[in-house]
Amino acid sequence: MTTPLELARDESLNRFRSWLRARSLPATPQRVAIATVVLGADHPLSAEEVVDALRAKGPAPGTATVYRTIDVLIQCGLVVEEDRHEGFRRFQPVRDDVSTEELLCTACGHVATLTVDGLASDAAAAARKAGFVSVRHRLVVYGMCAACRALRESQTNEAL
Amino acid sequence: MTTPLELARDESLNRFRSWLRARSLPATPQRVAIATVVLGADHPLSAEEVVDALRAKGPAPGTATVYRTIDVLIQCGLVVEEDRHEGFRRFQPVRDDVSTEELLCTACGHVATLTVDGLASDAAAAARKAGFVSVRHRLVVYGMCAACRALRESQTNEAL
DNA sequence: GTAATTGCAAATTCTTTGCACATAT
DNA sequence: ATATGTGCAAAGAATTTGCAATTAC
Repeated sequence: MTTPLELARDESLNRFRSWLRARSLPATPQRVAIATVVLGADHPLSAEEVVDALRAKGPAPGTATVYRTIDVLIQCGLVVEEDRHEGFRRFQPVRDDVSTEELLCTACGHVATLTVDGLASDAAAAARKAGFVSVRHRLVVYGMCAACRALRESQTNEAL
Repeated sequence: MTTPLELARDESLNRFRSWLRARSLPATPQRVAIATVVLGADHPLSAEEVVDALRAKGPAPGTATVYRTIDVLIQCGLVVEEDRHEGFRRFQPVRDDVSTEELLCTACGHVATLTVDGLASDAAAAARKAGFVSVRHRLVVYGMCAACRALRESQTNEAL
């Protein structure tokens, strides 16, 4: 069986190969292995997670090679960085459907998902005006969650 | 004269002092100096930039103290982190008006500003449904700019 | 055959931490 | 007075880089 995720991954993988070929760059086994993991992930992976996933299947490329290959994937537009303030970066495959919209409580760091209706098309329209073709977006709304607001009030009537 | 920026900074500074006082934490000169720089900035500063700004005015607190104070400012909700993939973090004062909306070309890294009409209020409404009070938002739309699309076509008809 | 990549370990860079001393409340 | 903060230097962690050996084209 072939899942939709695998289909998307394989299409991206083909694009990657083509991109390399067009530049006469070698499609080494390491590159293909790394790309397979990163492009087939259902959530943004850290470099370490990529290495671990590779190790689970036998001899794996080194960390340096993982970083170098991810750089290539970013350059060819198949991957984007994502930062969750964890002290390291995550790398997410670019697919049309992987936009994220989230709420972040600035007091406690809690993250909740959010849906702003029509944002994808509004953003795409605005991007088009600037000559861009948009693929996905990431929205973070900063604020304060209900729990932290309650806490704030119970503590002092003077503080923030 | 007092600029609007200075007014906003001073209001934030007062909130900071109150927040500290409410917790019986000392408002040391270092904390006040650091907060003055960070809260009065018109763009997100890196830790190093904060130190440099302080040094320009005489003896300055050390880097460790800058990081520690920024942590406090984040905890009290007056500052948020921002990541521009530069290899270090930036810190931005939280004001109602400092939302950002931008376009990022995944091929060349070029950043352009964008405006999605009504996003602030749409986001606020969606946040409210989740029990949040939103303060600001950050939208990044990933895509490919006109120049990179042209380049792509001229290179190969096979590549990405 | 040749230009590009890999692997390893050392180097870099940002950020955090430990601890003796100083200080705000 | 005492809890808390500060400075300094050392530690930590993620990422990058140099270079000899290897490999895809």
